[in-house]
Amino acid sequence: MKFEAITIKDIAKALGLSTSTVSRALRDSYEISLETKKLVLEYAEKNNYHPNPIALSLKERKSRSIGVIVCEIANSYFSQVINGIESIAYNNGYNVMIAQSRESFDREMLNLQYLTSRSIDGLIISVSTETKDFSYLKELHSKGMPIVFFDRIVNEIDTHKVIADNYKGAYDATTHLIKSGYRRIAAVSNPEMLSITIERLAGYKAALAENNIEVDDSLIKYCQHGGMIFSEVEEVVSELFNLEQKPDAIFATADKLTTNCLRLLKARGISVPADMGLMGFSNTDLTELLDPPLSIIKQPAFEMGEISMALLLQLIESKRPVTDFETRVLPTELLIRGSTRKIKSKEKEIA
Amino acid sequence: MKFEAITIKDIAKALGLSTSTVSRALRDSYEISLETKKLVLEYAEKNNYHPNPIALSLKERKSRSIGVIVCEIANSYFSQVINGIESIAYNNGYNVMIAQSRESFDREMLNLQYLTSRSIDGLIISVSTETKDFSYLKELHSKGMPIVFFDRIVNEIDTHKVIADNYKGAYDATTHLIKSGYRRIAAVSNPEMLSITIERLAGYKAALAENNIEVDDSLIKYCQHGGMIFSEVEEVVSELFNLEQKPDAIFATADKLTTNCLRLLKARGISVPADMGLMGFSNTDLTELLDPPLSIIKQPAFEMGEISMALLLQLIESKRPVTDFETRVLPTELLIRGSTRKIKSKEKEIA
DNA sequence: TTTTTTTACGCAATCGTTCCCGGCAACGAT
DNA sequence: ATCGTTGCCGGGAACGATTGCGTAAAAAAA
Repeated sequence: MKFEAITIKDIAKALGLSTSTVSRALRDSYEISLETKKLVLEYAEKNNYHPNPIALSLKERKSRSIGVIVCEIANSYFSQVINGIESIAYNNGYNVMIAQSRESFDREMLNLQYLTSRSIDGLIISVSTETKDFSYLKELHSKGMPIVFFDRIVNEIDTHKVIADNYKGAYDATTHLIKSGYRRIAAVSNPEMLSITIERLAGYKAALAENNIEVDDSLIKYCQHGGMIFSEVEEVVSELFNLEQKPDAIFATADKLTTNCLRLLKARGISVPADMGLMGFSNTDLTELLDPPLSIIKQPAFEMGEISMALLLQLIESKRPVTDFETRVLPTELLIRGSTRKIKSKEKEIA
Repeated sequence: MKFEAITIKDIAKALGLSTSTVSRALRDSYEISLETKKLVLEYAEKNNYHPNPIALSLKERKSRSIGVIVCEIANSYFSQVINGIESIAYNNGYNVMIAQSRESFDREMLNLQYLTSRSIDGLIISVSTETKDFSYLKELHSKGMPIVFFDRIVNEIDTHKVIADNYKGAYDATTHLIKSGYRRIAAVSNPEMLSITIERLAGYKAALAENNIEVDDSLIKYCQHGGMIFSEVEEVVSELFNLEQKPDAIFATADKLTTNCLRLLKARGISVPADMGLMGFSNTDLTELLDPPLSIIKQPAFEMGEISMALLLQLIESKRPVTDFETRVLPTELLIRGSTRKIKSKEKEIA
């Protein structure tokens, strides 16, 4: 089975012209008479002619498609980012090829090789939690592949980057927890060396320090797969509960981490926010409907996607190699809801 | 900026061979001596040669990429389906190009034209809520484009289709509501002529009929954008509340519809399930954490994606035109949780 | 040795499009 | 009459890879 489309040759044959003339007529070249142009244009229109993008790609040595690699699309944050990317891409005639690493370095590499062998013109990527070896990305970058990092960025590669203000987001969240009366605040986070982990934990620690609360390393837990695997969250939560001095609140640094912590606390019969405060980074629009409604730090995901794509277009369409790179830092939003209302629960106790 | 890859010509030049010899050596042709093969293979390996897929596409007249059109990817059901599609596609060397219609007929048409002009080898689509004119799809299909419909299918086009057992899913849900003690069960659904609406409402009506409950058309509401626009759900819910005889339960036929109904009920201070039962189709894994935990009908989304892609591959790779089409109907899953426990709330009242 | 067969490779067309050249009218200027 | 211009168009190479066909040299058969 195949789907045959009309070509420039068909038009040429039908009209008794050469392919060059037809091509020029379609591109409205000054070398072609108005008469011929009209003839060709009308015939093309009538027969629904569209230039074959594959032939164009071969000729122009570019595919007008870009690759996007994220850990998974079934994640509100990433699907919102992708929406942002696509909105700009489509407006500029670019196609977006999406691939998922599922937090696996191997799958990320496979996707990377697949996409580059598919001749993408550029790449937007948020690396997987497993990725520690950036040599392939570096090689790609040094060979001239335009790359934009977002979310989980690679500091040692010099190119455009787009991130949320992770430091401030975490700082605000932790400060809010402290102001709400929590003192032993655990951090459930992504793997240690991930850029977002480093930035968010720095904000967390700064807020603690500012309030004269000592940082307790036993309260900081890392999930190797960013919460994608339920059991890893289960493990760190039970570690926290086995501590001699249990935490009175949890700050989770990623979407899946936040919701899975809630799932585990409920399973354990822990009352949130009375027995344990909970808040974290999240971009799902369901958090306010949860029991209890979750306090969250929200990232401007759609906008991050838009900016990433715009920056990538800059790289792709620049004539000369770009050397002046920027890192865009976008503000996060703090949404305070029921899961951190310790004060209120105290009032209840008093009443 | 550009990313230059090594070609067969480069290898030929470097080794003093012709391109045909190199090509044949790489494909392990019997016409090439072991010596030459080894030479070429080693050089190709060392220089990380990959055949240019664009050149291959041009030659073979196929792109080894397929198009997928859904209303939005930021929807658990569709992102799960896409995961299923991708898993099969990648295993077979196919690339997946994803486009979103956002429930707009115009955007769907644009995407369709874009994808087909990009020479996709096949198409998997769940039509938008707005789509009533299938002429373009029909034309595409008659021209030989392999198409598989899933979820929202088009009955008048004869090709492979993959759906959940919408009738039974809705029937089970409605029956469960009735057994839980609800009598005036409203249906908040997608636009009237959509395949899933027709099937699900049929199941709903059958369950009512079986329990000697008259179907009240004023209790059946349609949301033109499938709940993507919050205000449309707001409108139909307030219509339901303005009824002389208000419903005592809502059955929602889609993910966004279900969660937005809950959002609206909470905003109105309605207690679920005591004052109003609520359940619906949903594939998010957060429903059990909601307040109250939602009873849902879940579709085997990932599997639906896998099957859709497998069927599409059948169409694409078949030598002769396929005339024997099948419609796969997959079972749904009924998950009973707190949002439909009217009985329990009665007990409470008694207590 | 001559003829036939086999081995191992090159030439060139092809996919659809663009674009550099070159050419041929017609026309005005010299 | 000749030259230069302009307008209009066709030929053919190129992008990267595959493949049918042709063919030189080497090996085998006569």
